[in-house]
This record gives sequence, structure tokens and C-alpha cells, in this order.
Amino acid sequence: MSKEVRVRFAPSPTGALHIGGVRTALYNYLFARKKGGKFLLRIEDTDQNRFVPGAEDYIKSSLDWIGIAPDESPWNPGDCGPYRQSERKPMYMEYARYLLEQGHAYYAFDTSEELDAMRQRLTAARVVSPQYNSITRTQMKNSLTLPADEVKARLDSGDPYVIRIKIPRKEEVRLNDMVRGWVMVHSNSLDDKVLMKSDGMPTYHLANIVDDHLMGITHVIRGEEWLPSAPLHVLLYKYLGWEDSMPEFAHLPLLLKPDGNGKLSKRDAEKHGFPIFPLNWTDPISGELVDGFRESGYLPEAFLNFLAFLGWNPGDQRELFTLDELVEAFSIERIGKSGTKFDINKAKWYNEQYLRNKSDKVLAEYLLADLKKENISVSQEKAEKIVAVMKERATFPSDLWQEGRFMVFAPKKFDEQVAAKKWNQDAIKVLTTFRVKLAAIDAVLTAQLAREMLGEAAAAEGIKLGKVMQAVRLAITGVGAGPDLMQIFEILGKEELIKRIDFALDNIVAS
RNA sequence: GGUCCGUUCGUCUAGGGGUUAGGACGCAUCCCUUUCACGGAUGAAACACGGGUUCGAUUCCCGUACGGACUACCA
Repeated sequence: MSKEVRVRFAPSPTGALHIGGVRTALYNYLFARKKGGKFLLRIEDTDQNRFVPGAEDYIKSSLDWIGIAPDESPWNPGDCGPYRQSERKPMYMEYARYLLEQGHAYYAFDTSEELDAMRQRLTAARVVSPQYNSITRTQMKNSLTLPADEVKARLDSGDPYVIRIKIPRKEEVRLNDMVRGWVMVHSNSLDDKVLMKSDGMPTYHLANIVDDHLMGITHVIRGEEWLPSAPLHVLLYKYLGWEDSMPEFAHLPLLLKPDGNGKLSKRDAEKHGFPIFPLNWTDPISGELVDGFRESGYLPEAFLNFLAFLGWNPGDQRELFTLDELVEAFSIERIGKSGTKFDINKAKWYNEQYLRNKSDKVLAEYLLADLKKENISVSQEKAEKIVAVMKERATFPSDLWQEGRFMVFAPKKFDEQVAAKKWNQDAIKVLTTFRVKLAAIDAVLTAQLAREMLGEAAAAEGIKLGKVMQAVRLAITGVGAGPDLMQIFEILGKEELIKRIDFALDNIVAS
């Protein structure tokens, strides 16, 4: 029997959660569900300088929005807590000490000025990669170069120090990535990364390995930006004696800019006018607001579906998937290797698909909510009729109202181009006759009845209905295009129609 | 610069030693329709380049180019 799958999403609370992060979380979630395992969330807040208030709530809300809440998290702890690295601070030193004892790590006392000087010296000497490594460490202030008593004295006196990993000089480090296959790196291209910072906090590298091990993580699914440091992580598992339980790695392709190249960034959102964050976010320091998919009118199921397909596909030609269907279809093997450009058109298309699949009842709620903001009230019945005819042309729920304002408000002005082309004596005659007929009926105006009456009006004037339809539409809605006119007539009703015809007759100026 | 990763229509991608290289978004045309939209149909549109290996390569290998990530006491 194989071990229960446990995966984690491990964001840093340094600002709004980027869409790429949401995708990483989603893939982790899908994999966990598919394998009947657990999806955990761990907050990686070891850098106290970069902590941003509210970022953690933002992460939670984002995942909740698309329905992928973690099984274990700071706000829903399991047996492996705490789930914030800052709260796990006391746990890391033990492992750093073990590394020290085993000779795989050492104390370093260099100041940042000394480190800068070292890098400058190496750069000046045209060393290809100036780094703290097996060669340069012999010239720096650390427990490898300093006499033992001085090291002890420094530690005892509370001198600031860091603990660095001692990367072996000649070793081939390899890992079998689930999306990329074998990746090999020679240890001489690795540097002696800091494991414990002088403030007593671990760096990402140590904390990550320790926590993943302690939390029983079986698969690490994360962004490709981590691939270069994965060999370091492999080495840490080995030195900590956890090689046998080392998780499998899957490095996800990055999300790229829609135009040109480069990683998708906040600037792209501003430049192209579409969101790249799941929810609205106001920076607590600058006060700057960035738009979210949710507030921009994207439905969570559409956003989710869109996101899943950024770098993954099911291998067949289906494109519309619910979360459950995604779970069913998901596999890491079908994740692509290359970076993915972000195309907002596809996101809009998904939104349209999901919007149209919603019932008129649900859609009416969106409409009613928008109407309420403007203190307009219409009946549930009328709202449902309106959305029924509007939904085929809407991308966002707000379009239901924005594109259909004429359903409530009579036009005050009329599209001049349409008026110039279509408004003529024939139109005026037909409308006038139609108005008379309308005033004479008692029955409730249905689309079918409206159609008959308008046809009769045209026939009475000896005019082909098709010739004047657009003018009629103009008179009633103010514009030249829209949903089926007879449906609009039915929704508007007799009285409103008469009013609008009268107004149009008085106000449209024919050219 | 160095290390690592990648490269099929504009975009997301399927495929894989012999295919008319398939689908989706977007675009165009046509049909439906009183209009627009929806829907339907059709079309334009791709294997980065150069060498191998092979009877045959877009597919395998090697280079080149291009792109990306990383190169902090940030994650």
C-alpha cells in the first residue's frame, strides 16, 4: 500500500496572490483530490521585512472563491501545525545544528559589506559567477577558516552569524522531475546558500525542506522558478538523512506576458486593462488598487476552468470542465513543459459559456443586484424575461444590465447614423398605425401578438415590414441593434410602447 | 556572463519516424435572422534554423538561434 498523497501550496504573504500562484494551488488541489490525498496550505513568512498585512486573508479568500479550500491550513489546522513558518521558528535550529554536526554546514560571520566586497573583487577578477562557494569560503570569515576558539568566542559573545550549507566540491546532483524528466546539475555551480539568517529565521530553503518533511509532503508541485534551487533541496534531504522519503518534484511552466516575452506581471494588467489577480487588492501601504477577476465579472467556475487549461490539457477535445471533472481528468503527466502566454479572450469565452448555462432565475439575481444599486426595482418575473433575452450577448453579468438599459429606461436620444439611414416616412406611417392599433387592444401584449399587429400595420400602409424594422427598433430602443424586438415589446408592454412611440415620433429627426 | 529549462497556427494546445499535422480562442466569409448576438458551415493560419541517424524526420540525436527562470541573510 502506498503512502497517502500530501501536497502543499506554500505562498508568501507579500501582497496579492498572483494568478500563477492560484494556478499552482489549483494543480496541487487537483492532484490531491485525484489521488485521494490531502491539500495543505503553509504560509511562508520567514522574511519579516516583506510581510504585508492582509495578504494572508487574500490568499484564503482567493482559494475559497474558486472552491479549493485546503484540508489543512493556519485557519484550519491539522496535526502538522503550526502552518505559519514564523510560528515554527523554534523548530528549525535543531536541523541546522544537525547539519553543522555532520559537517554539511558552517557558521559564517561576514558582514554584508564584506560580502559585497567579495563579489566586487570576484567580478573585477572576471570570475564568471561571484558566489560564496567551495573556493571563496576559504577567504571569508567562517567556522571553516577561523580558529575554533575564535568561533566559539564570537558565538558566545552574540556576534551575528548565519549558517551556510557546505556544498560539496565535485558532485553531480540529479533529480527526476515529473514534468521535466531528469535534471542534472554539477555541485560546482551551486553556492553555499544561507540556511539560517542572522535574525534566527531559516531561509526558504531550509524551512521548506524541514516543513515538507515534517508535514509528510509526498509531492512538491511548484513554479518553474524553483527549478534552479531544486538540486540544493535534494542535497538538503540527503544531508538531513531524509533521502528515502524525499518528495517527488513537479515544476510547473511559468505564466508569460500576453505580448512579447517575460513573466506575467502587475504591469501587464495595467497595460492591457485586464486583471491578473483573482480578487481586488488594495495595497495597504501605497493604497493602490489592482483589479481582480472576481470584481471584473468573471465567474469562479469560468476562471477556474480557464486557469486549469493554462499549461495543462486533458488529452481529448473537451474544454468545459467543472471542478469535479477537472479532478477526474487531471494528471501531472499532461502538464506542458513550455511557458504559457496569457490570453484574456479565452477567459472571456469561458465566462460567456458559463454565463449562458446559468438559469434565468440565477441570472436575474445579478440583474436585480445591479438595478438595486441604482434604486430601480422591477419584478422577478420581468427580470427573468430580460436576462433571458440578454444572456446570449453578455460576457459578464454586468452586461445584462449595461447592455439592456433600454429595457427599463426609454431612450432619450437616438443613434444618429441609424436615424439618418432608416428613419423615413414609411417608418413614421407604420409606427403611427401600429400605435393606433396598440391603443385599441385590451389583451396583454405578447411577442406573438406584437408581431401580428406590426405586420398588419405595415400591410395597411402597403409597406414591407422588413423595410422599417430597424427604424421601429430605433424608436423603441434608441439603437440599431439588440435582442429580438418582439420579445422587447412583450417585456415593455403596451403602455410603455405607446409612450416610446410618441416620443420617437416627436423627436427623431429624419435627414 | 554563468547554470538550468524550454521552442507545433497570432494565442492555448493535440499528435508523433510515413498524417490532408487535429481541436479551441481570436479573425474572415457564408447560412440562420427584421438588426446585433447566439447557433451552424467554411476558410486563412503552425512543426524556429542547420547538421546528423534513417528508405523516410515536424517527431530521435547534436549544434545554433531565440525565449524564459535562477544567479540575496526574498520567497
